[in-house]
Amino acid sequence: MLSKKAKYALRALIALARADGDGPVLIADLARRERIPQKFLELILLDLKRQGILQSKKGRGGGYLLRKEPEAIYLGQVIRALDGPLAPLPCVSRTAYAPCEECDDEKGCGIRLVMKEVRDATARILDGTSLADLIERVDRQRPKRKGAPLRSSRAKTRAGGAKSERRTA
Amino acid sequence: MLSKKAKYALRALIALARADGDGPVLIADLARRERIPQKFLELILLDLKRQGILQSKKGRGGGYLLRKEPEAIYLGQVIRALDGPLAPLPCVSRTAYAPCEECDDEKGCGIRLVMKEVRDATARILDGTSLADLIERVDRQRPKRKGAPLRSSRAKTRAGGAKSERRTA
DNA sequence: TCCCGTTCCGAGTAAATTACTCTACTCATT
DNA sequence: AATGAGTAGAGTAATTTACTCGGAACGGGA
Repeated sequence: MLSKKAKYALRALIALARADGDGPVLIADLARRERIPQKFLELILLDLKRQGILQSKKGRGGGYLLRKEPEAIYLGQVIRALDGPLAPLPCVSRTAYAPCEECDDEKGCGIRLVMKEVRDATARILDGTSLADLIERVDRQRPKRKGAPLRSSRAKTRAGGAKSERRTA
Repeated sequence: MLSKKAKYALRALIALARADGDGPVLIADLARRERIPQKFLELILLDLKRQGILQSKKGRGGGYLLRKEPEAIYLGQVIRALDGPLAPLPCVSRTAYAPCEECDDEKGCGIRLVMKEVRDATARILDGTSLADLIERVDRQRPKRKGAPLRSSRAKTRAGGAKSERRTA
């Protein structure tokens, strides 16, 4: 089961991806717009920052933005960051392997065999889908306008001459 | 994440499948042999019985046995019975659908789209693998003896003339 | 330099879930 | 009727989830 935390994270990231290139987005705006409890969202964004997915800017004119392009942010990484390993059992996790204590011969464990299939299938999907893919798939079937600009508390931010200069620092 | 409950259930079912045709197996023997807390196992077996996967017999000579052949018991059913739906989100569950409250247009939800893929992949695997498949795959790669008979408290039960007459009642 | 807007951090907490245990009951067979 | 089994429901400790609170740290502008 995907936790609310991970779901909120995905929603926030999608919003940030749509606002990509428009400068930092305030936690407060994001929370209001996506109807996510603000304090909870703070935790989540911080996690995502520690994962290298987001970057932040403090003080006036600050907020959060993507650290990488939406094409390079995969759902697997996001969900692992917030919910832990994708694998249904620790003994089939590639990113967080741990032996099951009760199972003595791992090789001969049928449950493990099948769960490994499940893990692989899940990982193939989630590590193969980027934020950009997600957005594209949604927009393709329901081509809505690129959305009124996300930020609202800060009305007159300049959107920067050329789009999306992503600071690498 | 697969719960211990579901894992215990699978282990117990595998053992019962291997003992299929040898008459009822005692909870106590199953618990000891599979190193599962007995009282907990009782709950689990009862669940499986309610699901129509197991049948039981009370009194002396009683115990649990499969209600269907190992070929007809699919992992998906077992796991759903104990851990609930396979789907990572209620809104993509086929067996336990529920709309997400915050998501207004389900059709246009990208998260849902991807999670549906995950659910489908998982279900394809788990609803496509039977107890018999599981056992066969294990035995094929490590062809161990069919195991010393499971029961030990009751030494001299007659194994029934022809194998495996499964009562349909 | 001081203020203010903003993120960052540690702790705390209520509710739900998990992984069990306890006690007693019911039912079948001998 | 005694005994050997499963059946039922309540209870509970530990963990996880989904948050909240209060304030410290930092950055930029006046």
